[in-house]
Amino acid sequence: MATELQERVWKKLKQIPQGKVVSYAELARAVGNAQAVRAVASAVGKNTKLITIPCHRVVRSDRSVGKYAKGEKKKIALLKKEGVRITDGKVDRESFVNL
DNA sequence: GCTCTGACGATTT
DNA sequence: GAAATCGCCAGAG
Repeated sequence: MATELQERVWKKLKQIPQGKVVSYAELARAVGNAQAVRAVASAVGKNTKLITIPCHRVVRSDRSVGKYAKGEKKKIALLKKEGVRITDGKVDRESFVNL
């Protein structure tokens, strides 16, 4: 089972459309814990259901892709494959979605 | 119940 | 502009 944070975070992750990404800060705000960005990030990291939950669509607020269980490079490749425009490791602003 | 840690953020050096 | 520092909340030991 999962903690309350994880359930909330994962639920938001599922709302992210393909080809779009969201920053941890935005995600934290979406779950109602704008200041708990660390806790939210941890919750995302606890995610093991990489198939059920598109945790790779979460990036950092400075537009860097951030980390990934399979590796950052894999994350970038996956995002680009979904239609997210990434330039030099930075996600394009147009690829960000507002929750 | 206290302490440490973390897929981060903003600020300062 | 990049690297280091402090601060934030939640979960685990």
